[in-house]
Amino acid sequence: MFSIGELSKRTGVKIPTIRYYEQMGLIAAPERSEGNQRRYSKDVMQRLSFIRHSRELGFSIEDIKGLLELSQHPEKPCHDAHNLAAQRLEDVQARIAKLQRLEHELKRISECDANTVAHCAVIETLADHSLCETVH
Amino acid sequence: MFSIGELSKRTGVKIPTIRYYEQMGLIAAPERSEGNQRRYSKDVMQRLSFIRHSRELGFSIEDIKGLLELSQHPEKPCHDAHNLAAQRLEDVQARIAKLQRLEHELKRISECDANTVAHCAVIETLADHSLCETVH
DNA sequence: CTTGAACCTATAGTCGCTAGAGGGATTATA
DNA sequence: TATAATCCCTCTAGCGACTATAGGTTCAAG
Repeated sequence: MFSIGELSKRTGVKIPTIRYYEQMGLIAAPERSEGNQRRYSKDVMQRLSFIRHSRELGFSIEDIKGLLELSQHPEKPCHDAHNLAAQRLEDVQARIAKLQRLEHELKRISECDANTVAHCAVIETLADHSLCETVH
Repeated sequence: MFSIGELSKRTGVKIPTIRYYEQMGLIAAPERSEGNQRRYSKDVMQRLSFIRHSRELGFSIEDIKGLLELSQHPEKPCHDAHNLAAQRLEDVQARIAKLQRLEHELKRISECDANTVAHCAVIETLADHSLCETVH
């Protein structure tokens, strides 16, 4: 049995975030001490790690609810989990592609060596989209 | 002189977003028709394009305020613009690196070919961070 | 028993919009 | 000129995933 502070330290999830997850129904409301403070048992740590990891991978709170639900029923087929993962993968790949275009453009414009704004590529490029080398 | 709807169509910035930018001080409050509707002249289009483009590159509203301010003063040195761009570049590169690690992991776990949750790599990997091949 | 750290709830703020309600203005057609 | 369709107005609230603050209570160490 440990306090929310300890749980936070052990999982790396901030205290208000833990309470938020409880509110969102991702973790069950734990027992309380006589003075109404939350007291957790170890099993919540696994669940919190699952949640944290999923968030890092970009799954939404709603996605995670579904994944947690699934993980509670090992006999169920796991298409849903796969679909979610595959969808996230697509998202991630699209974001990478977009960011790489931005990287390219930012690199180009930050190489400008003008001294005043009048001839600065940063400003010029932002002002005139037609100067972009890529489409976005 | 054109209406907010026309401005929206021409710049691709949605109507409420235009009003929001006005509220945030990115664009000046325009003239009004007799019936209190906004009437824009062409010059705001450039400014809106600048804003839109900057947003696409990931600059914050506050950043853009600074950049617009700069662009209004061509005689000023442009270090600030460069710094902002360089910082954005770093951000973007960090995000790319992180996303690529996620991509790797998602690819791996979505290749799972189990039929039930009991042996599903998606669920397992999310549950047990130690299975990750990458650190995050 | 005291003190200071940790905890509680509830509410508001963050960012960059977006949606909705409840109305008024403009424009095209009859 | 009347009317209908479309556009526009302001104001307020909502989104997601937290984060911060205020004002109070409880816990654990000395």
